[in-house]
Amino acid sequence: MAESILDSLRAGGKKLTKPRKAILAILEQSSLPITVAEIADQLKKARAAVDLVTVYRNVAMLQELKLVNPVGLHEGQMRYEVCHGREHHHHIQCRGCGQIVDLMLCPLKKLTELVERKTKFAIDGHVLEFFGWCPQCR
Amino acid sequence: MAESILDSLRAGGKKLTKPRKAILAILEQSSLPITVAEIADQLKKARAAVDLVTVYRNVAMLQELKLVNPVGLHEGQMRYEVCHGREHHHHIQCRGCGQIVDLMLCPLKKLTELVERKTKFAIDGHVLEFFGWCPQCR
DNA sequence: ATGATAAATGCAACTCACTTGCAACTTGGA
DNA sequence: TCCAAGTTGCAAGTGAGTTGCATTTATCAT
Repeated sequence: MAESILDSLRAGGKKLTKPRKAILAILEQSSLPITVAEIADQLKKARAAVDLVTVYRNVAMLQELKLVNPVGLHEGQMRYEVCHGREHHHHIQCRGCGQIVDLMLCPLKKLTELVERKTKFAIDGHVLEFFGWCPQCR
Repeated sequence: MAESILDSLRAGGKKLTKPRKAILAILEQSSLPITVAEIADQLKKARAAVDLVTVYRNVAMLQELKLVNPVGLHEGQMRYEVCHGREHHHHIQCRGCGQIVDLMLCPLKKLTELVERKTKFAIDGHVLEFFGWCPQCR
């Protein structure tokens, strides 16, 4: 069975503090990318007093370990989602209500190879997001 | 012949002020997306004293008129490029030196239709950027 | 041309996401 | 149980982008 996130943290020499576990729990419960402020809100509701700074630092650390993925929808703040153990995918966001929907697909493998041949870059990442109007808002 | 940017501005009831024309000239000279700070730098070099705020406001206005396109590469600031009269395309950025290269292609037409069928969204935009290492940095 | 008017500019002050410095506190291993 | 390394919270800072307002400028009708 695959290594859990907690195992990955231990392997990275990270400590499993109470705030850190609470932050991780919220990220793992969320099926859609969430913001640092949303994480902090949920922590407050769960009676776990964790400073905003601590959320920022943990999210940055989880990103470095490639356990969470940043998702930038140009809303003025970043979102984050667990990628460890989940399928690589993309999103669509409604310009009206802001709702985000997962697209369980990534059509970019062949295109990435094409771009690598054309540009001689070694590609190791990409961003693909769609925007539009959901059935309720259009 | 196609309507020029200046014509579009006039049609939108916008005035052609000296600062505005200077900002537009810089955007049109740039073949790659540039930041507001870079525009202001170039204005200063060209001896055109234009306030940063004015650049921000003009870029926002040009965006509303769909004459320039925002390009967010998650560098902590936005970039902008003229889209009026230019082919829709995407970019690749080097994680080492930050250099940006235009990719003169967009492979998303069919995919957009597929996503519309799947999600029932009316899609009117997308973001696609590649990241990796250029030949010099890798 | 000229004067009215609506839009645009510049300045200063502000907002807000995110970062940094530092002292105090946990965690996990010896 | 003790200690070192890692982590946290608080306060203060950074920097992109925005807003309010008085002044200036382009445009249009006369």
